[in-house]
Amino acid sequence: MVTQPARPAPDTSRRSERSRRAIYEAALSLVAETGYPKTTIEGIAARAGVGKQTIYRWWGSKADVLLEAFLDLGEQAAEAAGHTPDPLPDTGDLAADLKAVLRATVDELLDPRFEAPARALTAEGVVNEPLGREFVAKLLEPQLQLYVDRLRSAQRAGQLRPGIDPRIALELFVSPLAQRWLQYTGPISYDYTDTLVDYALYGLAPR
Amino acid sequence: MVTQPARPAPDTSRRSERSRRAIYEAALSLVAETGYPKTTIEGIAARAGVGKQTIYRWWGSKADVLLEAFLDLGEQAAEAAGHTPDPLPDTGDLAADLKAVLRATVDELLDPRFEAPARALTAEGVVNEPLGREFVAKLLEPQLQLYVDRLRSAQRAGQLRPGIDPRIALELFVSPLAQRWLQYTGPISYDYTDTLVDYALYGLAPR
Amino acid sequence: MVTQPARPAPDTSRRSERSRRAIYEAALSLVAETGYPKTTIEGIAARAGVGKQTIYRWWGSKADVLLEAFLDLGEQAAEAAGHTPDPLPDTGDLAADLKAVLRATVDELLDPRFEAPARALTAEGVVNEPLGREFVAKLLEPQLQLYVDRLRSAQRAGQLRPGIDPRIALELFVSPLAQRWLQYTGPISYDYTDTLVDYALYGLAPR
Amino acid sequence: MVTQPARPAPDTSRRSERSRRAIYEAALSLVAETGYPKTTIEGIAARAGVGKQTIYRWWGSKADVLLEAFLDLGEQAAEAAGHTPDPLPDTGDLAADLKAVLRATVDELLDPRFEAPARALTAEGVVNEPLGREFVAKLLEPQLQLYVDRLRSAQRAGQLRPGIDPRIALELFVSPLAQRWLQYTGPISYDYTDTLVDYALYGLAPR
DNA sequence: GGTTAATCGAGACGGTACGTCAGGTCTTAAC
DNA sequence: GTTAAGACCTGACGTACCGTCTCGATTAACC
Repeated sequence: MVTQPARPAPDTSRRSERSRRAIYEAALSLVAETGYPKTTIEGIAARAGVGKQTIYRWWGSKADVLLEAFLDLGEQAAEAAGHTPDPLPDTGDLAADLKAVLRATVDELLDPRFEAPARALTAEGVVNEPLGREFVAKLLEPQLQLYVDRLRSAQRAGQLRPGIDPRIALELFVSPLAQRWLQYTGPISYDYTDTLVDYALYGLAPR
Repeated sequence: MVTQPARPAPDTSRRSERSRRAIYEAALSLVAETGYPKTTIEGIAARAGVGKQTIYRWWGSKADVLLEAFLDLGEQAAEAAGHTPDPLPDTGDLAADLKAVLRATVDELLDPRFEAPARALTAEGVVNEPLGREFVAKLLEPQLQLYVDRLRSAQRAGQLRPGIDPRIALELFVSPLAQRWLQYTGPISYDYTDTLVDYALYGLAPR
Repeated sequence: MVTQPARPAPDTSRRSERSRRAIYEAALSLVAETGYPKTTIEGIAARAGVGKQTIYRWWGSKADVLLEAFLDLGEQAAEAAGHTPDPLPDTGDLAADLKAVLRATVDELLDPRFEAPARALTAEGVVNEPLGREFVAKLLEPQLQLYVDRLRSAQRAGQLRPGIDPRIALELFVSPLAQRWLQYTGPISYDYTDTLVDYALYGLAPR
Repeated sequence: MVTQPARPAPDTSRRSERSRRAIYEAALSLVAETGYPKTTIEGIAARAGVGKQTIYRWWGSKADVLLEAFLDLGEQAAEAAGHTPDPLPDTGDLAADLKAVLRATVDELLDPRFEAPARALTAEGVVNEPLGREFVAKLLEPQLQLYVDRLRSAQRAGQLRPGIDPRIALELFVSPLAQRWLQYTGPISYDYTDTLVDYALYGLAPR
């Protein structure tokens, strides 16, 4: 939890599942429609057909609500897709596997249903450290771990120099994509991510 | 300009320089002290000893004020340091030069006077595309251009493969640092940036 | 009601009686102390220890607030004095009765607690017809009706010409006093009101 | 003058007659169109094509401007009509003369060009004693003096009891009309004013 | 007729209050 | 005991005017 309410924790067992779901949906749709700053707790409560207090009872802030709603969105997607986050593909060809995964990421980043809340939460996290850390821990880091796993496998297969730290290595192609998406520092395309993988694997200096 | 006020543009020649400076200082100090969301236009006006309307006359939003204040901060620093943004060092050793510059960047990112407004503006830009683009165009891109210049020079010197696109290449070491700083995805240190340069220049795959 | 707010009427049953009373008192005291134009809604809210919105929720304007406060003042006085507005005295001597009542009115007009809000509301009503009409209907006309009743009684007793319209007749002594008070067209005294009654009852022309 | 500005009196000889007239017209038309409270000094200046300071240089308040504008209106009307305020007609029949004059007053009170500023100034005067007194001294009292003169003439002709004070007597028919107009306490008509004259001259009590 | 000083139109300035919106707390009635 | 509803106090929003001030540019009085 980002915010630990000091008040006596309400009784979770009596919580209305109906309200919880309605709040998630209201929060996500409002952020998508009007943007994060114009999304208000009152607005979420109204659209969800819920009293304001019901939100304040269970969450500490607008950011908290949205974070949980977004996590829930991911869990629902995972459930639909077979419940466990799939590991990265491992065909033996590291470059090809990375390019494929990054191309999928490009698609996701440009999906409007994903983009609005993801941007909103990232922005909030930049300026609100606890939320930022929670966002990373619950959402980003698990994803990055999949890259770490794939890179380690590549290391065992001799496709990656043994001394390389996979946690840092992955940033060479993930972070540039993230920055372009977040900060509008450049266009995002399959070509671009393919190039990133090539540069990162084979280096910039002449061989 | 991020915001084009529809009303007839006020007369710039009669603008109070005193007020402008006071507003910059108030905005920067308030953001540093209380954070961006708790910084209000009323607060800036009060601390600057200025009427609210004087802010609304010249800027369209809190973000606009802070962006200009931050740009001004940079210009003042540049002026103090001899007026032109220095090109990156070019000792002939590309790796060493990049490591030195990134170490300096690390220092800057951790300087509290810089950090608060930079985070605030970046966060706002993530969620507010016009402002984000202006932030990049006026602040980030000029910095990145220096890397492009240095990398081209390295290309001419045969220290960089000829086919490499410098604008993409620089992201291999700049973006990871940016992401760690922005999203708290990992610690920032000289070691880390040195490693980034090594990985990027010599690649991850066995040579 | 002077102002019918278009928005959904708030729930009267949950209204805070405490706030309502505090607002009345604040409004009356501020008008008495600083005058009507310098009395602001913000000032009333602050002195009443109330949010501005609580005022805007229940009233449409400063004038509305003051009118209700003033009506309430009258009701409270009436309650203290036995709840029904006393009819005018009827000793059988019309001239004496009218003189006595007008002398009491003179005293009231010069009472500072009454004067400030009464002037303020009258002035507002001169320029704001709906409020003026409501002021008259709720405050002035009930008072004048007492004169009508007394004059009718005098008519039955043969002390007033039968053809006389009491509603007009009463204006002969009431309006001059009102005008002197409102417009500073002349001094106000017992002598003056006594004279008015004499002139009005017995006429200006030689008998 | 209602307000004596403490600052060094500006040089009257260099005053712009053009601006003065334009300000009068702007003030009167704005009050007629939008009402006194919504009439602002900025609005008057804008419509008059005049700097705000030009108003503040010569007048102390919105009320001052309007009062002078209204006085000027009267002077212009007087000038057009032969320059001296005509005395009341004196045909020898007091009742008829008074009825005629009051009928003319009824017409004037209902003339929209006159009504808006007259109401505005009266209302302001109710709540702003100095302005009220000036309004009376410069506008109302001169008019009432004409009644005094006519009543004295009637006294000499034996049509009015000798002991009657004309200054008070006139109020018996003037004040009721004034109150009905100002406070909406009743309709205004020729019948009504005729009745007032009859009641006042011949009294209410049986003869 | 040229000089000069005050007035002029304009409008930026530091302020105050406006009326609105949302935040977060609290109370009430229904379930 | 949680819920929907919503009144409450608080405080920021962005706007409108206030009355003061500073600018050139007239413009009228005086030399």
